[in-house]
Amino acid sequence: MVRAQFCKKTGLKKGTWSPEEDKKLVDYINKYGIWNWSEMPKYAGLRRSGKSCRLRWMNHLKPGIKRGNLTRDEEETIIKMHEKLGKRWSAIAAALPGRTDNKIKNYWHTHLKKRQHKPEAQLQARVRPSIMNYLSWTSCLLAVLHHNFLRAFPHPHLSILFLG
DNA sequence: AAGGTAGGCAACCGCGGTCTA
DNA sequence: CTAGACCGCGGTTGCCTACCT
Repeated sequence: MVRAQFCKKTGLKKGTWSPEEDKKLVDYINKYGIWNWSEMPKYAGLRRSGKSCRLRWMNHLKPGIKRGNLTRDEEETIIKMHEKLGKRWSAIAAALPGRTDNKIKNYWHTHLKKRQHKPEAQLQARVRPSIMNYLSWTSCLLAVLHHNFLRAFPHPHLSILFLG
């Protein structure tokens, strides 16, 4: 099956983004900022949906997006957080600066899924955060911050600040 | 060299939450 | 309070490419 290049209803373009489209979107956002994803493509001269533009920006064009493979550390963080949070990719991505939820999701499905032994983790998908989920999320985030802080400032006395 | 296949990843889709008039 | 618009998230699809036969 071939993915349609244009939506018949709306006439909007679909599929892979060209370098020209990327440039138009980046130039527009650099100039005017993000104000309304639905309206922006029209003014930026793009025949794309707002959703498509947002996705492209968030996953590829936004400054600070890291390219290339995930490091060992990042991989471990994903595994740990997935154990705690399940498939809350955006929450996991928040702990990995420069990595997007889409990237992490893809990475999980292609590399890490095989290693998973706990099927109950899958049951957490789409579950709204309860108090316990929230507490476990914050404790996990603190653990990641702690880890990164100690790597940046490897002084024995500083670690005391984090130990309760 | 050519065709088949599987893995990796970009992008789309639909749903639910939030905001605003 | 309610309805519609917008946004963000997770699931899924399909293209591309490297590898195998």
